[in-house]
Amino acid sequence: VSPAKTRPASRAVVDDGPAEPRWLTSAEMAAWLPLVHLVTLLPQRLDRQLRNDAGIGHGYYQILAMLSAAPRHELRMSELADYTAMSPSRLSHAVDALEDRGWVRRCAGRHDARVQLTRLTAAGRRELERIAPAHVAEVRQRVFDHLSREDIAHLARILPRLVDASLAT
Amino acid sequence: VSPAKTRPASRAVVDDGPAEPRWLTSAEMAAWLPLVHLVTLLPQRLDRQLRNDAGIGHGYYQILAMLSAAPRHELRMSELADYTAMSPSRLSHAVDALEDRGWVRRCAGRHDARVQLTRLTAAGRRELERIAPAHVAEVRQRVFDHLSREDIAHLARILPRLVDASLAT
DNA sequence: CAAGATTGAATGATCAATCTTT
DNA sequence: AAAGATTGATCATTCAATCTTG
Repeated sequence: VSPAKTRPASRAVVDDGPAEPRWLTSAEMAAWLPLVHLVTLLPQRLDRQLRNDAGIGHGYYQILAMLSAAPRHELRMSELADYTAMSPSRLSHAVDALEDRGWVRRCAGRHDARVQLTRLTAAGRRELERIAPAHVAEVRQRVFDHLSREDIAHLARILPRLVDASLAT
Repeated sequence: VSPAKTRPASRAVVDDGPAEPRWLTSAEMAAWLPLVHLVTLLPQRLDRQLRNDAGIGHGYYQILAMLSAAPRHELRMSELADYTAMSPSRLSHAVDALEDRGWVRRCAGRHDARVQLTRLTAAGRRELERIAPAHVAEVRQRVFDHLSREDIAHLARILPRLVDASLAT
């Protein structure tokens, strides 16, 4: 994360400039490096399996899954964006693509004309049921097969805090 | 991750088909959902800060940082791909872009004509030193400010295992 | 033929600007 | 003016194919 230093950042006695940044400690690096690799590799692997099996990436899968779990199989765009951690723009493009495939359909909100509802179609539901088993198997093989119950509990305690922190702005 | 079920997947007594997949338990879901959000949001946030400050994403930053830490400030493409968890193709494109900016330069390997070395230029080094403080501050604010020493130790123990698991194939 | 690396085409994501409704 | 959502342009990433050297 930090550039290799040329010489110790010795400063004049009177120092108005910015303080030397607090670089990561070696204990922090021991968590940071694998975390960076994980956030790079895991989405890649999930995408690849789904793309081979279903022709869609993990983001698109999440949309189908969230709709499937929702009452009436429909959600507002803003809710979907929240649940999938996607930006409004990304979600809008993604729903376009899923609509082209016939797996979701947009319809206008009933109370507020600004909101758009996205509903899972019957074909979308069938597609999800078709591809879900292979996906959950992949998730098991990539992630949970390598974690003890304690590990899982640790992650369930730690990760939500990081998400809330990363979510800020 | 799983589709909402219509009816219990009751099967005939004689069952040749694939077994009902082992869906995630609620304890697993409590780790999985924030993990998915984290791998979506964290790269996004890191990218945004770096892009605003330096005009490059986090992947490009990693290349500069890895080169800066290497002996002679140079690495083979395959090593760089390993250290940054990038595919050879992605790395090649990224090095193109960094070369255009004048921050790295390619040169042929000395022993094996197949290998390409990428070296950090003086301008690249200066740029890295310029942008590193703001980046490390971002990493602290987004991640480490929210973790106890114990949390960090847990992650340093758990995450490498997940990376090795995700890295397989 | 395998290893190391690159290329171009196609897809996906991001940003800024925009539109409509409240 | 703010909330909800979309659009189009630009850039990044992926995949498959390719090229060169060992």
